[in-house]
Amino acid sequence: MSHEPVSPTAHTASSVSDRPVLKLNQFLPYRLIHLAETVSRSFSQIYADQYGIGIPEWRVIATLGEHPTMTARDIGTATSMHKTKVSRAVATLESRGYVEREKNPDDLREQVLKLSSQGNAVYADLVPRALAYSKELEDALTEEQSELLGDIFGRLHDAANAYRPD
Amino acid sequence: MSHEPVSPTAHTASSVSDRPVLKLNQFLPYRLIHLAETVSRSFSQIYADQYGIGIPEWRVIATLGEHPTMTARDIGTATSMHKTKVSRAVATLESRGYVEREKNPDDLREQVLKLSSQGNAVYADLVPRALAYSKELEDALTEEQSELLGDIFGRLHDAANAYRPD
DNA sequence: TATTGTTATACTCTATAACTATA
DNA sequence: TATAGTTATAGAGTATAACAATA
Repeated sequence: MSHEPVSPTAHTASSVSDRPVLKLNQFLPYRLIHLAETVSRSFSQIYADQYGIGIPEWRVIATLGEHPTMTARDIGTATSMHKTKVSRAVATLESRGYVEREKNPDDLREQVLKLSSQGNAVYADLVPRALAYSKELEDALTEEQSELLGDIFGRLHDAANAYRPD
Repeated sequence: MSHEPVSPTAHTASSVSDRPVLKLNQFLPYRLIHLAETVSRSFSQIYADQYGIGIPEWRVIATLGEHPTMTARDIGTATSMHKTKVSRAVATLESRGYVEREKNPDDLREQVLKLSSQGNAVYADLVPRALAYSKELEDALTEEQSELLGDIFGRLHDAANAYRPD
């Protein structure tokens, strides 16, 4: 199952009726979105049960692990999350004791965020498991496929962003 | 931007500290989920404003367009949607006049669903635009990438489904 | 006036379970 | 007892705008 080609054959112009047909399970956007739902669900097992956090919180932890001090605005830029989503994720993480905040003396509107020592421990626990998860997905691909994947994602992302309806 | 490799280089074991680092914007699950969010948002422009429906409703229309008579259960199987989600999508579509239902005389628990003539008109309007959208994404890829995509999705989907945390 | 970040509001979506009716 | 489908409930997530503080 499921190893069918995407849209080159996703439609078949019937020679009998002119009714256009779209085969949903070979249709690129459907397959992509459905795949992402499946990955999101299985990946969240890594952090959801154990730490009681969701995707936005995981992204904040991952971003602060990579760039140890950032403002909420920086995190929004880095993760494409809206400032309200970042604000709530940070509030959740602070209430769990994983993130600390400190006003920037040079601009009191801003606060510098960083992982607490507990947050660093969570990061240290999560990263190897996250990488192992990702590796399991990649290992399902051929070497050729694996090498192309980053470029494919980049091109699809740019194309989706560029799309404007007729 | 954004044409970076995925996880082969998504982590770098620092030689200075042993702190593992995960680069979020090169991390496969993040890139996949983020891409799908972008595609989902741009693709939904095709049907959301004009017909006031969401993804579940679009999937029901696409499924009934492909297989003209199905039960709600069949649609759930075909689209991996829970029966409550199918039930509500069908109710929405019926209230809009796009779907008709009829009890199956051989098993009165079931109802046979089909697109109304108005629903068929919506389908006929949406399918070419959906295919054009998909083509725009594919055209951003090289021929080699485009040919591999279906197999890649299938392999990733199977791997994500098979994943069990340690 | 513009920006950082929070809060309020209303809305959508989702998951679960409980339910009806049929088998 | 099991299945098709609906409804209830509560919780999670989302978008928008309004807001306070600061620049």
